[in-house]
Amino acid sequence: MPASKRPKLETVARRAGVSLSTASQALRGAGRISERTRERVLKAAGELHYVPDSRAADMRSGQNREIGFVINRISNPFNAEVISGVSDLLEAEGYLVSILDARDDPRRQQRHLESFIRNGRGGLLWVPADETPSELPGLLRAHGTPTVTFLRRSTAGAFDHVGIRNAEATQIATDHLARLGHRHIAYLGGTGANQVRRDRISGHAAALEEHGLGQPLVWPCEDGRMAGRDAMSQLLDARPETTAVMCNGDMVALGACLALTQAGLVPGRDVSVVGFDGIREAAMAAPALTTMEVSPYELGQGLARVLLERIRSPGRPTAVTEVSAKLVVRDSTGPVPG
Amino acid sequence: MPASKRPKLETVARRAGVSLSTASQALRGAGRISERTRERVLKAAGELHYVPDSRAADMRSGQNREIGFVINRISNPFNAEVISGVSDLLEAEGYLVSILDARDDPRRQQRHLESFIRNGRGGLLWVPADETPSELPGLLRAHGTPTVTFLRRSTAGAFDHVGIRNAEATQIATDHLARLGHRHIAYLGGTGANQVRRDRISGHAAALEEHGLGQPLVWPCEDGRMAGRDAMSQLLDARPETTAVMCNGDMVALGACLALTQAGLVPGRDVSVVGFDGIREAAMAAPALTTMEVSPYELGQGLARVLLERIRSPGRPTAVTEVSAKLVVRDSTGPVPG
DNA sequence: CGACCTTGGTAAATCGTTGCACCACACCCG
DNA sequence: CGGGTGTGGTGCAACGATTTACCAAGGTCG
Repeated sequence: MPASKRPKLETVARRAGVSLSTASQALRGAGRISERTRERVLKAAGELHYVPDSRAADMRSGQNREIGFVINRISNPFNAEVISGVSDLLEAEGYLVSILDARDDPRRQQRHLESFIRNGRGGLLWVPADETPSELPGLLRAHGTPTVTFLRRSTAGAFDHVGIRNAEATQIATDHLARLGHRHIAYLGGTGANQVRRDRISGHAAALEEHGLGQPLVWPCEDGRMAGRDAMSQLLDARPETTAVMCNGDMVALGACLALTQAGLVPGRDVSVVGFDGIREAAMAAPALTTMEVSPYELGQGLARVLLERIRSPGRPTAVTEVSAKLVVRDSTGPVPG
Repeated sequence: MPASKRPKLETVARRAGVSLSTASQALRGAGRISERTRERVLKAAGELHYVPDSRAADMRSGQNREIGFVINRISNPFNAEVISGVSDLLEAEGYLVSILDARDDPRRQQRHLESFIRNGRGGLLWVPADETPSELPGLLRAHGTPTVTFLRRSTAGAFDHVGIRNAEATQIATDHLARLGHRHIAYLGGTGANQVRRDRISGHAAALEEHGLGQPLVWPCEDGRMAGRDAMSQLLDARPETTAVMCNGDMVALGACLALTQAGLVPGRDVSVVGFDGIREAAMAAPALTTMEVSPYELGQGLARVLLERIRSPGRPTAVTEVSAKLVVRDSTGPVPG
């Protein structure tokens, strides 16, 4: 079979001996078509492996059931769980989710968003990169694309937003540590000046202050287990008095536990570690991780629901949804030693 | 701004005071348009936030520079690294890669592929799910979609394929273990009867036989660190004589090392562990993992190159590219104890 | 029996681009 | 001055579907 050409509706119609419009209606179950001809059309379509070209269809009908998810990093397990939640809900509603990985690069993000607009997708979920050029939100709005930002906000008020109450969460977590008697608590993880991290650090600082523990000690590192491990072992060297760390994510926290274990220390006994995210592995690790759980899968479903509502009623004002993280105490935190 | 409608080429043309075709050509830099009008058109387009609708453009021109990557699981770090390689190369050529996560579910895969065809994407990279209905390849071929399968083959000869010499790799790895004196070697990881795993087990078996070590002991488990850990600790209980494991992937191997450590054993001294994939974390872990390295990033680039060639010359016969994995000896393997 | 409805189907306009044929104009040259 | 040759631009027919308005035939009913 030499590079066979794509079958089109016309071919199907001819084979079934009907007109184009009849074929179209028969395939979609719309209009008034008798059962007999409908079956004939379906049969013809099946034999030809016909699949409608939705570029043409969408263009005419103004519909598009494909959702783009522009995300900062797919390799992050938290994101992977969010994606699962998003996809499951949207697929159940007849949409399809395709993922565009910006890998935290503003240029890649720009390309992805533009291509997204070009292809006239039906809706957009977007984790804005840290340095997002300010014209992008305007571009999206000019095209009337149903858009929901996730985790990081872009221009305030421009889009619906689903995020986490970051300051509240780290405050609760840090308070938990302080109540256990810890007086030397560090903040581990994250880089740069993104909003999420700023909020988390400020919540952390607020709790420290409340307990009279002075200024926060912030120890930045990339996201990821190995980065967390390396940062933690540096921290142990530089600040041996530290007995607790609040981490910017579960992967960093798991890395921190690893560093402790390798240094012959026991997480939760010698040094307490709190994570953030609530990924599945956090519960299964040894020791099981105390973390600020946001239930990424459910969060993804919530995100998808917001997008669906935006698609269904494009007119209404944008809304901000913030979910609280829940402190789940497991084995990686305990009373201050000695 | 109430649900602003998308600006179209006609709007731009009118604003610049030129015809549709002039505007189109000016924007694309095609045809013969004077520099002066070109600039006027560009200016008008900018002011209107115009972005061409590539559904219409592609339909007319028969082009599409969007590539779909239907993958089994994005949460797998190996896959994430492959995706990076694929994207970097294709983006440099002006393509855009969108990822569809089938999560090893044949139904989801089916939906994704169909939607892929519907949207007339420019090319397809595909890791077929284990139980792929046999009509799918036919469907893809009937539509003349440039397709390259990855890792797992679908119907032989139907598409270009890029894969790994699995049997060779596990044979080399198992041979390495046998030469270190190990006589009780287990195969850890994978589930079901997919081709890749079968090949790996057969290579493993071949090496065992060569060294007179009898039949393979296969211990299945899901892919992932925690699954690997649990499987390994079960294996330690059930077959305490085991001194080496060949793993179906680096994540499983890292999990196995974890189980050993937790049992008070030292990977590479008490029990040797070999991974498969060569993900970045394998090199950074402690102990650093001995693995059959396939350089996922470069593999992704190779995969992308094959697709590009297929797109450029659709006529030529399909080809199978198989890359060899390289044994990288690190600290997780060592001579048999005692 | 003629008006009216219902059923099943068709022709034509339309979506937003691109590619092609063609045109108007100016210029140069034998 | 007629004819070739550029230059810059325009009009129109595609691309492959959907949607709308309309039509033909057959049945019903006052």
